[in-house]
Amino acid sequence: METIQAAECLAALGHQSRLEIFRLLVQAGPDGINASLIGEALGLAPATCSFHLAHLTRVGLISARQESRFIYYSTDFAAMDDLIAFLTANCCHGKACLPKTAAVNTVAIEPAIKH
Amino acid sequence: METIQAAECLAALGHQSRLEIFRLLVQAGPDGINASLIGEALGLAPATCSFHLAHLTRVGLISARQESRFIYYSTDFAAMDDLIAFLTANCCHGKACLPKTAAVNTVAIEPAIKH
DNA sequence: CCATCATTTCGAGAATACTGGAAATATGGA
DNA sequence: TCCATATTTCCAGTATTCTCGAAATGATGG
Repeated sequence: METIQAAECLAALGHQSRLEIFRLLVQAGPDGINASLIGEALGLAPATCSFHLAHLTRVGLISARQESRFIYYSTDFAAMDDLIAFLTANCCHGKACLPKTAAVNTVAIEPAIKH
Repeated sequence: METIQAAECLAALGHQSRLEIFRLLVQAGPDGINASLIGEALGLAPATCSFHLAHLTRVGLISARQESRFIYYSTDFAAMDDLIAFLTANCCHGKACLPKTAAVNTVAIEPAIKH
């Protein structure tokens, strides 16, 4: 991953609403959730929510899938892996200086919204 | 680490110049390098460089240490660990979905600038 | 103290990002 | 076809961020 691309992803996540959207989508899992539910869950106006979803989509961190009348958004886990790998490799001295990260367990996260 | 704090760190790194500064400081190691050298290495005007260094300092990703007439900046590795741990825990399903990150080796990075 | 150099602060202009109402588009069901 | 609903696009106002010259501050050695 290039530096410019990494900076764009980081900037995309560097906004509270977008970071919350992203976390919500992680919790939702691969099926994702639709735009209305996201906006409702986070208290965002439809236009604002759409704006942030477009931003996250543009940098490749999430993707959209149309199903019936709804558009389901879900995280692109590979993109997140790329980003975290970039940070680990370039913004650190490798895994050796990440004790807290190493302590993170692989846990099943409960979905915040049933759908 | 709180969501707001994480968003601030991500936003700080989400700017090309600041991300480059951060990477340079990672390469420089714990001793750090002074402001002039950073600006010179990245082609930033002193005032601009100072602005970005202040931003990174404010969110806690780097710290400053005065030595003689110079101010040496260096990365706060613990802060970066916190951030990557946050991303791994909250923006992912834990380490299990990070194959590329797992493949990152712990390597000795050559300093970009001798000092 | 004084001259010098490193760095920051100030200030202002330019660019970019954020927000949300209103209108447009798209989809599916009656 | 027509209506209801989901979502986006358009638009404009507001706010924030970025950049950097110039001036101010701080540190040092003489």
